[in-house]
Amino acid sequence: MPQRHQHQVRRRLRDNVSRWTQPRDVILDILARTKKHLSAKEIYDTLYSTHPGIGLTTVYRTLELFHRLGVVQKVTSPDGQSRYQLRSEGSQEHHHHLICIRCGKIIDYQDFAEEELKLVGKTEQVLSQKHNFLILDHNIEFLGLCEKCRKETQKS
Amino acid sequence: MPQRHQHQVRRRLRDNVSRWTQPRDVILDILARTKKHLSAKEIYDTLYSTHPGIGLTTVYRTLELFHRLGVVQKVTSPDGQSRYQLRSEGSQEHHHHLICIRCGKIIDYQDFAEEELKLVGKTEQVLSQKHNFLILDHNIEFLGLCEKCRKETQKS
DNA sequence: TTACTAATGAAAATGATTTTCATTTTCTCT
DNA sequence: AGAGAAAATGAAAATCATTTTCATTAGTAA
Repeated sequence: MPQRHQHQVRRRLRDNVSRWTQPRDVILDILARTKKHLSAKEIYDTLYSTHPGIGLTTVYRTLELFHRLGVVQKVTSPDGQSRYQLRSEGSQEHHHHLICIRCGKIIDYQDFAEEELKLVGKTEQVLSQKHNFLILDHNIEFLGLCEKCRKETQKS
Repeated sequence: MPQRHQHQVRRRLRDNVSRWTQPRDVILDILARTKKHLSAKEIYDTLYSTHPGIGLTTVYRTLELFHRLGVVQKVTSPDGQSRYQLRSEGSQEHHHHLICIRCGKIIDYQDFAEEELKLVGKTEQVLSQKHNFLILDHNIEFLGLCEKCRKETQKS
């Protein structure tokens, strides 16, 4: 993620939060430095080497905050944890996921964006009216086994 | 769900399982009597009045079994529980979900099946090769607030 | 009916997330 | 810069869904 964008995000967060704190800054930094979807625990582990004072509770609270402010995307994985990823710049990078049902690994993809957008737009409009449902987000996900887990499943 | 179909499903299960037991029969019956997605706890509560002897553990084990045999669809809801639904007859009833992020309620829809199928088929083929991923299932879901939760959110 | 062993149920364990509450830190106002 | 108010934090306990353990029960094939 370009530095510029991280600064934009930080500014946006500071403006919508009553206090900007060190934990928030550190967590944002970690999210900005990766393209992966990280679990709260993974972020905590990364943090721990440089900032052992920051607690797991704060990681959870901060992720929830960022998510509430729309800065972070939250994915509920079938392996029982939530994973978080900073939203990228602009809407052109909208993407979806391949999720491994065994280890929880998430792979992003953004093929077929055009076709998808058409289908989703139409669907969203019809469904929100038909079911009186306020649609805030959508996911397209493919579930299965990643390369590594496929091999390990064969062994056992 | 028509009786006929429930019998087909039961036969299919019996053939793939070493013993057919009362808990399995009762749980299948509950699943067959509803169109909703039920959580393990909800199924247990339903069971409890008529079969207080059946434990929650068995409900979990049975649902996992049915899911492994492809008879039950499992949805991981953002409210932290999994919900289960008997797959309906034939593939023509393939559907997707509107999920309430507040109460976990799941609404099925099956509009745009044709267009979706085209998109998903193409996507699946490309992705499984590109990422060396064994794709077993896919979900399209819209996340938001159901009518009830939308009202309650306004209050607070 | 009997014997084998899969399936069950109760209780304990696990693991992710949330809550509680006393303490610390940020930020605003002097 | 300093003081005070309130937000934010961290540690520990609580919660809650799900899984594991293990002694007991109950399908089923002979």
